[in-house]
Amino acid sequence: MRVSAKADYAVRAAAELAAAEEGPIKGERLAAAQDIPLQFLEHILLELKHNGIVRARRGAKGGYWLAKPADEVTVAEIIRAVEGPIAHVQSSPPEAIEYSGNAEHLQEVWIAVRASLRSVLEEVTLADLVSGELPSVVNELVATPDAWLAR
Amino acid sequence: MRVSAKADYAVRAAAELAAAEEGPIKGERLAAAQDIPLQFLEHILLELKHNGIVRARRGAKGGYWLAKPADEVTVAEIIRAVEGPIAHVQSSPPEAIEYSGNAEHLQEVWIAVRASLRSVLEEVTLADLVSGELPSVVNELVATPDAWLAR
DNA sequence: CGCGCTCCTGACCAAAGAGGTCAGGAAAGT
DNA sequence: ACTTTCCTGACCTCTTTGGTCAGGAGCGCG
Repeated sequence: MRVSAKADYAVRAAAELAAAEEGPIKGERLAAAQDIPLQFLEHILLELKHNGIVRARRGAKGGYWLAKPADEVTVAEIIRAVEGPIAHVQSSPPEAIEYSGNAEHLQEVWIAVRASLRSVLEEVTLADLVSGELPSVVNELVATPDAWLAR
Repeated sequence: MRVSAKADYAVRAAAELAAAEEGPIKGERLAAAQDIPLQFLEHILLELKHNGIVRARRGAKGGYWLAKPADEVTVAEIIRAVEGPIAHVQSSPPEAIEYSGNAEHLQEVWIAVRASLRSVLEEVTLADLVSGELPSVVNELVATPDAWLAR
């Protein structure tokens, strides 16, 4: 139930691309802006490219840019691109698991977990992220009393 | 963003304990009921014991039982006991991370992710799980159109 | 008491994942 | 031709995951 460095880096780099006014941005500049190891970031950007989130050109005026408008790219897509499916249980999707005995209803719990993750991650776009105007579902969650407390 | 086998096993074993009418239940019986490797399960039960979720006695009439009433044990507690904190990012809690530049608002997104996970996992108790009467927040999520679809 | 039952504990193990680094190749621009 | 920048695969170390194995410690019973 944790977010990997890779996913975190990927979203941050994508946010940086979303904020870019014009032209391709060099990997080096992204790495510097978000303090990410360059060579590691290049692998991540390549995965984003293979998943159709980012495009790239090499050479002198080369670099990376978003393949789609920033308000059409969700955080969920980016995480899936680098981490694979969200909220798998034992490496299988929750809808494929069969529970027996007293754990039968556990499947519904995992389905709800995934749905609740999606309700956040599918809603937030890169445009939201850079503008700071997050969807209301996020604002409401962030405003709940204990949201900022460790447990 | 996945649920480990350990967490899944732990919740299932705990559900089995919650459903038990009386007396200590042997590890062997739990393992059989939920089809979990016995020796692995014993390690898990030990962790649950160390976290005050389960109690145990050895010997002829020994076994495991819940340390608290089933309606006071949440799925969140169990997951924390075996997997550690929920929704950490890069091994740190989201409230401790500092983002700069265009990723500044990413912290709020991770906070919202954690809050939304909690809103499910802290609500579901073992009693809910065995009775099948899940909290309304779960039922609503499970009832949404795409909740059962892979993406 | 002795004995079997069951939990308790640490050591170990193989495979995979996390988080990178390194070296070189291939396209784009000038 | 040459520099720049992305592209790709190989490699590396450390930790985690998902277990197994061997033995010890406490409990109950005859």
